[in-house]
Amino acid sequence: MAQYDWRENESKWQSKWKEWGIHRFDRTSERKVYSIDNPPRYASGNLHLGHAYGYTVIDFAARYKRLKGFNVFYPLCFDTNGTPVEVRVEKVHGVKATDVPRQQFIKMCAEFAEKYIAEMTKQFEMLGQSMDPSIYYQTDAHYYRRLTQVSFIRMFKKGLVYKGHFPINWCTRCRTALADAEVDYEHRSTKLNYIRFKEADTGKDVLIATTRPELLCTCLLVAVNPEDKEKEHLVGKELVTPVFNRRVKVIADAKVVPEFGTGTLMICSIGDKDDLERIMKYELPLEKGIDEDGKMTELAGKYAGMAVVDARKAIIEDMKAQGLLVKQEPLEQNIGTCWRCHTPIEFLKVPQWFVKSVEFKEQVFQKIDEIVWKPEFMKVRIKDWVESLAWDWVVSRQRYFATAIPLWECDKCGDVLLAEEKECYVDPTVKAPLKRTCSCGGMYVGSTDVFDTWMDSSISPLYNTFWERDPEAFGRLYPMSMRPQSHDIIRTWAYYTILRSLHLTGKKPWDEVMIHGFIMAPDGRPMHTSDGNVIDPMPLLDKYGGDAMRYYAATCSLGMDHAFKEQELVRGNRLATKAWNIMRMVGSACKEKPAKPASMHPVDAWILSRFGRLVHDVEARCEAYEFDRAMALVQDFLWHEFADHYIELVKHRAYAEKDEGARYALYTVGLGLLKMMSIFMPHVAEDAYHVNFRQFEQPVSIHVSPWPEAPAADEESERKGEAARDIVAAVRAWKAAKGLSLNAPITRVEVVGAEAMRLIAGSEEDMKATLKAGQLSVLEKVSLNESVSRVKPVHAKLGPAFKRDAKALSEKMAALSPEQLAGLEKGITMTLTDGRTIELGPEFYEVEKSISSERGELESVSVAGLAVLMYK
RNA sequence: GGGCCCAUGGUCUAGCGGUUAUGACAACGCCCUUACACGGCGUAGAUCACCGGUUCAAAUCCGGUUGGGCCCA
Repeated sequence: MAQYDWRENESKWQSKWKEWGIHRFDRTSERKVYSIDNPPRYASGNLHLGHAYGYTVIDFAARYKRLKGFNVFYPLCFDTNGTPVEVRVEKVHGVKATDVPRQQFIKMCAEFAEKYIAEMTKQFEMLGQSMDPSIYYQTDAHYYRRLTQVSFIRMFKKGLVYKGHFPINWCTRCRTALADAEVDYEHRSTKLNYIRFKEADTGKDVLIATTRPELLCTCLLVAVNPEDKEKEHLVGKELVTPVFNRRVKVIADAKVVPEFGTGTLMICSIGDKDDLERIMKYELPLEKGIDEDGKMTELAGKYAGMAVVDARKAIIEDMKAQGLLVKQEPLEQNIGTCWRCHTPIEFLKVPQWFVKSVEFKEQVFQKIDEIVWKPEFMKVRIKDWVESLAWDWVVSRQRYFATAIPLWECDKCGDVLLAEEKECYVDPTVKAPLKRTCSCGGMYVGSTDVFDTWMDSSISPLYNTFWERDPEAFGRLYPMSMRPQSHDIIRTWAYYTILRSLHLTGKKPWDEVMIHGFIMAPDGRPMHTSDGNVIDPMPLLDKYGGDAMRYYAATCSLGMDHAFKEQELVRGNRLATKAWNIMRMVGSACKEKPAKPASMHPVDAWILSRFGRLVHDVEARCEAYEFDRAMALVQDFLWHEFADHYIELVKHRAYAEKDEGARYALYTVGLGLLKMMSIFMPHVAEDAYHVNFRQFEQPVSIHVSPWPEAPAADEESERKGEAARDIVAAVRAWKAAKGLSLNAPITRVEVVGAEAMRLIAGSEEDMKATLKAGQLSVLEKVSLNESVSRVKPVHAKLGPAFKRDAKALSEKMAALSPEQLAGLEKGITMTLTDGRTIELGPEFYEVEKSISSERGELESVSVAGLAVLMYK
């Protein structure tokens, strides 16, 4: 018995596709282009479930558009720049970035990334990805980094770049900036020190509790909770700090916890992120009390030059001696530390490069409005984010494996010497500047800063459309059709790309954005390595295959987060097998391509008409990127309407010489369904295509075939087909309930009803053969006992007509006596509790009838307004 | 603390103003209909998170509460 074997087939078709190059973008073609600004996959390691899902949804769009005849641009691409690779390299090689020469470390990072790219490309293939390697890029290549630098130079010359000061996470031991992701949080025991401040006007003591008395030298404010009755008199007053005698204001701030310490908080520049928030809010100066080596600055007076910890000890001793320290309490706290050396993180202000963004909010809003967001509510998110922007984009980092900032600075006056565009890509730490000396006599020194990796990734649509390389292609391809991404990076990737495009081209980067959610652990919680609930997709791919994994992705609605469900992979496997078998039946019936016959049986016309509607519905869902709905429609139609009902009805004549109608419908609907399925399950679709259809079809692969044509709707045939379908299904269910096998013969079936003749005409043979009925009679009336068994109110009619009384009427209807039910055909008079009588026409209810007999061998069911009588 | 999203049988999910509230997986029962037992038919299982409002009518609209998610502070 033939069975679909995904294990054998998936790898076979993957290599065929590669060999045929069927996913290639054609740069010279006249066909309309659909371009995808694919997220370059980060090259730090293995695929996780979120990637498998995200890229699969993007692939649905690519495959759908290919079937629709577009010249699809869907690049294979990788992002390599940035801290995660550096971190992995340090771990793998057991070194620190600062231990090895700069260029050597960069080389180690590049080699590391390269090693993973081959592996990750293989993983994409296993998922049935149709990314195009002929338009490949990776973000650390000189051809890519060159554009990042050119774009920076352009912005710089437009006055969109400036140098300013910004606080960053800093490890004083490693002497490096740290990304938030590199900050670990650890429990530490420390002391909470109660220190005497004085009111400036009265000289009265005010106690303040702090764990960091060394920061008194940069104390800027004191805060109390606005609800704190005991301390509200302080708000607005000035205090004098101990030791340094600075005058600082007292403010009210809801974030101060009255019960903690003394309920009075000192705000320094800069102890932590909360301090930073208030410094921005009250526009206070950013004083630097600690330097890059973790030593106190001259602001600390006699403590200048001391390490932070030593300064803390010294100032505590001094305050003790002077009676300024009232008491100390032990305190457990969570502090940020360097992930490598566990030195507590300092928040330092360091000169940084900025790209102007705050002043462009309005123009960014305009671009956001020009773009179609799917789902639409994501537009609200990005707008809220842009609205909330408080400062410009810091684009410099004190790192290694990233795009170098293409400039040199004078070591005396700080004058900036920008690289020439023709020099790029240039690493100014290696290459000498075109001009050695500044007019002030100082020397130009290459910048050791590198770009934030978003500087690279936010020009992806410019890279993809040949910006600054091919003006003709750029004019034709930009803006791109669609940007797919996940919702966590709306504030970064989506926003920065829109900003950069505005700065560099004045246009929107894409027509549409498709935003997908996250895959959660099966319990609905996020997957975290530290929680031990991360699911590796590779064993799942190995167990169920790529199509099953893709099927899972097709069950997830766009924009939402989804708890992972292995059961959907089980279902995916079953669907693949089911589809393959259905197509095998079609293939075995169609030994040549059937022509459209002049006339068809009603059920043939029915399935074609229904298929036509399906094509339109699936199209509408795919256009809206609602691939979950599209997949559900295809699956439902294929499995039930087509297989369970239509194929069962025509099996008996599908192989017959003379019957062309069934074969035409089987072939047309079968191939059409397979094409729609190929978006979601490309391997099994390709295999079934080659086994059953390829010999009659031109396209070398189902993935380069045209989208199915939708047959015109035919309502009369649909009614007839549905009647046949429902009657057959009812009799088969009846047989099953009787414990009879489904091909057990039945002597006679009678279909009774006013419309029976019309609805059944032409389907008699299909029904008789499918039911294994000896005789099939169609009657208008039957002489047996017929009675109304049930009456169902039509709420949609009753409500608007009778408003307040509608509920009472439908309740009365449920309580009608058998005698009253008997007269229902023509309408009924109802009496309400308040004595009013209401005439109800037959349009206000639906009647279900049953037929009973004194003879045991007859049973009946009611289907679609018809009664079906069965004689064993 | 702020913005956005979510809350439906054991689990996951469809529906988003009048439905006997979809379907899947799991469970149970019956049936090997020569495309498929990775199948078919059926049974059981849901006061649609909670509180209030709008409406003749609310799972569906509005407000609030609780719990969860993403991002930000």
